[in-house]
Amino acid sequence: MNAHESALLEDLNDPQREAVLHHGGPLLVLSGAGSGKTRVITRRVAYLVKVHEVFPWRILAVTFTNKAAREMRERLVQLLGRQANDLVVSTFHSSAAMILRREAEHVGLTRSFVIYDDGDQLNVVKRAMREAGLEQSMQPREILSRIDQEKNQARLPEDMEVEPGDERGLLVQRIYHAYQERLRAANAVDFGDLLLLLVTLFRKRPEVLENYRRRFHHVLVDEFQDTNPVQYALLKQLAPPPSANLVVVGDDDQSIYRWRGADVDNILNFPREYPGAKVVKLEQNYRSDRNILDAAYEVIRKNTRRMEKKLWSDRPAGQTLQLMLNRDERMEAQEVARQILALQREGFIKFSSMAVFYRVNAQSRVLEEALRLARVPYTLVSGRSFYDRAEVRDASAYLRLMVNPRSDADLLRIINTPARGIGDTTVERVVDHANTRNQSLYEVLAEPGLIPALNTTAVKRLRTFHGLLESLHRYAQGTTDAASAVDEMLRETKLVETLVAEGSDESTTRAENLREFLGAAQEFDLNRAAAAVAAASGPRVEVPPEVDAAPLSADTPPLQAFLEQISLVGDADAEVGEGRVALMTLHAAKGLEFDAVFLTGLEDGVFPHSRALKGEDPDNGEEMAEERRLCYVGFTRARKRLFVSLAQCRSLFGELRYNPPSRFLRDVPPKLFGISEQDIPEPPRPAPMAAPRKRTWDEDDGPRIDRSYSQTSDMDGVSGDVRGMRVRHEQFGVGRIVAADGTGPNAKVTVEFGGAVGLKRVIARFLMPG
DNA sequence: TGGAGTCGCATTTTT
DNA sequence: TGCGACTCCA
Repeated sequence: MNAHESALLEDLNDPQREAVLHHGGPLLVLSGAGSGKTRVITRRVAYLVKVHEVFPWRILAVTFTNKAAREMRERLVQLLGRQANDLVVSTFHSSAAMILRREAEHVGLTRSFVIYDDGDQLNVVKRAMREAGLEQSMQPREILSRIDQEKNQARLPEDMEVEPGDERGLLVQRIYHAYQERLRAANAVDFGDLLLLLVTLFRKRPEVLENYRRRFHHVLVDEFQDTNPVQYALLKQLAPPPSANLVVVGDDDQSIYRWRGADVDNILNFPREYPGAKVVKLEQNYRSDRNILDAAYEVIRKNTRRMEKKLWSDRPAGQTLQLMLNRDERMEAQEVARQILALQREGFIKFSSMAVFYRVNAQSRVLEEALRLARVPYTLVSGRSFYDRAEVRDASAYLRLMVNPRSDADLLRIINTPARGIGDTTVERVVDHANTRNQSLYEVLAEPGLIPALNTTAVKRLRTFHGLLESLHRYAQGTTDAASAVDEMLRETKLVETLVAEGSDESTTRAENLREFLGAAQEFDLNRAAAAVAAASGPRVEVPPEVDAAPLSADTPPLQAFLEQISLVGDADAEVGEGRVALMTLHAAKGLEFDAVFLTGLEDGVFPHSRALKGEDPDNGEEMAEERRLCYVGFTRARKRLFVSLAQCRSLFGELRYNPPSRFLRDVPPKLFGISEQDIPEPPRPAPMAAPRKRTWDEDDGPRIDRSYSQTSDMDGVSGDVRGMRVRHEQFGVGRIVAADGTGPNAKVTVEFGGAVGLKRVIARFLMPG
């Protein structure tokens, strides 16, 4: 064993080492939460390069998020130094984009194609619908999501499986078709296309695929449980069964993106798709105290279709989980804030090592308010932000038009931004004209005089606008860096100028954002230059003549590359704020870890989400299984302390609801909460009137927290001021209390039920909280 | 052209 | 309840 080798195998446990040393052929690494999978992937890559002397450009490592790709790359740079430059480490989407750009002409695009985001997609759908005269038929949003799903399943319009009588399906198919045509005409693709077009190309042109197979001898995939069918198809093309060197790493228990097309079966069936694949389980957890792991296991083991594995740990049992019972969501939020302060004061846990999770974003508001009130510093971790702002998107639209003037969606976005007197009617006429002539808007605008029914002012304004685009386009072709293009664009379009002139606080901020946008371009150029230097100074290895080993991004011009970064990478560093508690959805929490975690809203209907509760057999449904996995993900983020909280009643979407405690709580043995069966804390009473009816309770194995809760909460009667409260009557439906006469269960209550029912006087005990 | 008013809708959102 | 999309008017 030489020095490299032993250094790379150092401090790995047996299965980790086995995965790193794996000789070749398919390998599935089932890596439980906190079991060191990134370490395994990076060490394996380094081992291939250093010990087996595999050329780095032969290795393709794909992840789902940019963050994961960045982290992986950083660790590989530490392990491999300069050699890491030749590796391809990127997300599915960016590697596909890079390959697609190289092969653009095969799929009816040019190299300057642009990538449409969600908003652009929706506009294209709307346009396609309007044109087909189908505006009223279905919600554009729904159509778009159906199109996305089809793309996730690797299906083009003609591949859609539509039942003969399925009107809506046929409609989707028709619009999907028109939508694709529009994208191609605009020299644009959407996220789904990046993968789908590539898979289709590889299918149709095996010789193109062959080039990439010859090059990439090793493919590694992180978070494999989240792959959707197109992604898997692509992997199978690049690293075909049965014997390719494909290493997939993932955890079926953490598959939480089914609704985005991810398919757990990909990981569950992997050994069947790649017969003879080696399977390594990483079950030693280095993150969480044992009580936390045990609780997580009790929740996840209820799922039937999973690969059995149980995390274990050398770590101490640690403290028990803490259950927080609250009257309502405000109290929940206050308690979370209080506990956070207590932990910080006494527990030596920093704010930055704490996090609050919730199932739906709507829960965050109350939490934020309470934290603000308690002066707890926090950051809300949410998706993209900077590049989503209207002004930044306007600027990006101009940039995209600079490289690709045919991009109609972008043109429509900025045709009157800043205001240049081109109104809706004019735009409509331009669009109609373009449609009849089957040309792009930009082409049509070259001769605005030909557009029917336009007055001379409109023609003049359109001409000026076209001139602006033309000169920007010309500029972009001559430029060698992103920043100068942005600078030129901002100057010519007067975007900043107009905002400054407006003079309001808001417009000033927006102008600032545009300057920041320029800053981002400058930074991009610097990074790119540095990367080029690093690449050039790296050791040039021999490359067999039949292999194209150039970096995938080699011939993406700078402005393109910058745009690609904006579309695919989004906000460069939306890192969790220093010294702040992190607030996020459970989905956003995947891949992170904290000393203390607060998991809120553990109520049936909130978490698990009410959608998963519907259906004939909710307990066995795939949706419920996914909620369960989400819970597992939430639990396993915690290193030392896990607080689990619920509220007896909660107003969500302006409606007061009494939800029973989450079924997931029942799965956790009481002792892990430090509850001794007899010693159940009495939850605070809900305010103001509904003293919940005590349920008679059959002994079962769950913690008896439910015992002090009502499941359906018939109201015991009237106490205090109940006016305005929402109630439900079996016969009359939902209404609001107008007045009450007396107290207790027999009090007479006047309720406004609305609609035909109107005012009714009913006895309190026939009402339920509504 | 944009600002106020209205309506309808409301998991999760890696790219 | 609170937001965003859309409409209508000055």
